[in-house]
Amino acid sequence: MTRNVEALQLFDNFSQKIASLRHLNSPAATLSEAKQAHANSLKAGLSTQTHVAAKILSLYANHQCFAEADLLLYSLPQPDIFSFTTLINASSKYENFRHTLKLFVKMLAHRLFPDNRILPSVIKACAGLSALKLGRQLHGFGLTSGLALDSFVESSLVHMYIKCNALTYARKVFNKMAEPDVVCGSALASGYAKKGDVNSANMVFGEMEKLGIEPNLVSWNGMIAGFNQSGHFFKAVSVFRSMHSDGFRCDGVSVSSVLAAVGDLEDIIIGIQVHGYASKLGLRSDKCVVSSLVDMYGKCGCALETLRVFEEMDQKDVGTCNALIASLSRNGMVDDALKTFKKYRGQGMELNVVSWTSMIACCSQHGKDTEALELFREMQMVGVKPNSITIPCLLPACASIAALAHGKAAHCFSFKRGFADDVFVCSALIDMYSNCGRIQAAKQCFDRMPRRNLVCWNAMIGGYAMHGMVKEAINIFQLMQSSGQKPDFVSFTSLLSACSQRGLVEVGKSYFNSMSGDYKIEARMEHYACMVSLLGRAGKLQEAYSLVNEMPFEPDACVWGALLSSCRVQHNMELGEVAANRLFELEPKNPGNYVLLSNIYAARGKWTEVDKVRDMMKNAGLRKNPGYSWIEVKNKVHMLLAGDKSHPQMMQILEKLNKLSMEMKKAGYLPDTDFVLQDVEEQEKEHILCGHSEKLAVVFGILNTSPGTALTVMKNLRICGDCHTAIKFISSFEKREILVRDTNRFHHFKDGVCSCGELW
DNA sequence: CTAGGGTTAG
Repeated sequence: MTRNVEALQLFDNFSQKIASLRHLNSPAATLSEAKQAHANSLKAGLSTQTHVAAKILSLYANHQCFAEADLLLYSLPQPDIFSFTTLINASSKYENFRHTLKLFVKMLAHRLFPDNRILPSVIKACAGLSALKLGRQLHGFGLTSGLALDSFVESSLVHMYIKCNALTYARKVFNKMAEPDVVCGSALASGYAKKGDVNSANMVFGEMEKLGIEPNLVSWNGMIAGFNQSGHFFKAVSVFRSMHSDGFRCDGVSVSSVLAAVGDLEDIIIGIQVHGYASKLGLRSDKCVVSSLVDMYGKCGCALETLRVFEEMDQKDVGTCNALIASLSRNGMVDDALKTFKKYRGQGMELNVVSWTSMIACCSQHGKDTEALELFREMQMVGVKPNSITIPCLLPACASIAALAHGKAAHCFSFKRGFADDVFVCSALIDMYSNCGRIQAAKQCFDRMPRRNLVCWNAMIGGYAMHGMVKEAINIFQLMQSSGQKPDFVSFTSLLSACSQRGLVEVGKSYFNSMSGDYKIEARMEHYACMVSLLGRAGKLQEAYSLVNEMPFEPDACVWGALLSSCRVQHNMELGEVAANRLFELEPKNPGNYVLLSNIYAARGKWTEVDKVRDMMKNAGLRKNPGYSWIEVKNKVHMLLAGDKSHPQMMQILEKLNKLSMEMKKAGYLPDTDFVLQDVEEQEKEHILCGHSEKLAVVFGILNTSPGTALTVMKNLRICGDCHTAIKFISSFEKREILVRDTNRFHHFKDGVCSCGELW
């Protein structure tokens, strides 16, 4: 009797234990159920039983709880291949590639050997980490270990080799396959397409047909996506067409890829057709399709259509929002982009790196520099990690307001995150450092780059050009060619502008001629503008004017502006009038043109003409320009400097200056004429008269307190390296409590000055 | 249990 009771109790206990583990067999178990099962198995003393442990591990793996899984795995006295397989496959599936490899090494340490069921995941991890060496080792192991590699392993090998840019190896794997299948063939074909090898991609597709392998939906989609990613947009569209004519019904994947290509082709007609087709197929709720539709319309300049497509979607998704922000930004609708961003942020949408990066890019591309910096700070505060794309979006904002400290911080950040060698990051860093007056730091970035593309070389040439270091610019230009990189029109623009700054007429001319002669690069507007400036500044105004007349296309405001500036330097009234009159037609609302002409008149003592220009400005509706009154001051100051101080009109001028000063005070511009005049006298007279507009700008910048002008002045100061004036400039801000309302901006100015101070 | 295809930021 007692024995029966005992037996019953034992049985009862046992069934309870089994019952407590019931979740193990339910693949849909929640995480807490999995943990419960684990706890129960520990209590029951069953946790180290191989089959129980394997079950729990698989539950953890499905919930991506790799830390918990590891603890359990390592607690097993003798983990088996199934436990490892479960975890390795799961961690690879969820792209936890480093973890995958770690587990794999652990597995080998337990003297467990990999088989066909585990190799694909490990090889996929190699692909994800671009670990070609390890991938090849695994391939070698597979071939020598006596395993008959199956098509799963082979297709993962093809994929891995393509990811690692080893296309010949990928091809070899495919060629040696006993039974080539559709998965491997498609992987290879789309790999070639992704790398831009159109012929090989088509060839593999053809071979598949010969081998009797019917391409499926994934094969077609791989081709479309591949061609889109390698920039063969037209090819992507034509594959989409042949897919259709082959009677294949496309899906959301095909449509989103082809729409991306259509957007880059800016072919709105095809775009509308695909849009209609997608609607007919009922793909309106496919997030990627809607995103690429929004993007496509944005690239085609149809901002309204973009909004319509977006609004039609019932459930807004982050990706779609991102596409909308980019689309609005592309069409110059900065405020709407910001509004969208804020709206969905306020609604609690989980914004990701792309959202933040798009918004930062939008701000820095449209002159909202401090906003870009602020967004960068905020994104980190809310825990979104910037990536290697965020940095090059942010850096132009740092460069534009000389926020060297922020730029340096972004540089350090890139180091920490391991993308300081990225070509995009480096080019932007070179640009930022050059802009902040740190040409040496720019050069250091450039020197330590492991790989360079055209943009990097151009950034460095541009940096030297900006600093007037023509010898160095030419040196880089030559290095670039000996490294096998062909220059483009941007390289020549920088070279020509450097020559123009240094007055190297002959060198500049020879580059201009060899550009079209030797390099077969057609001269663009900016090249002509540089040449006009080069000739004009050197006093060859007639030659410059002939060049303008001989241009193969209609000169734009930049070209005429270069001529007018040269005329101002040379005090050439006649040609100056010609250029100015063209400019008044082309850009009647640009006050700079009027200022330049009146400067020429002032330097020649033609005061009636100066007044006429002033009237023209009034007629052009430029009266309300905040800097307007200062033009008067500017001209008189110029006159003071140009003429001798016993000028008969001197008393009148001073009187007028004082009167203007009063007017400005009334208007709230806080001018200080005495300060200005003193400052001007301290400057080297000939520098100002020889057209060093930068220094002049400094002086006039002190007068004009509008933030816009102040920004320009700061930029010029940095480029001149005139620390002395910079500090004076900034202290005058502080002294006169200018811009105190805009404290952010103010601090960035200070930052700019610090960078000047450190350098000079 | 394991392999091939998607959009949005430079």
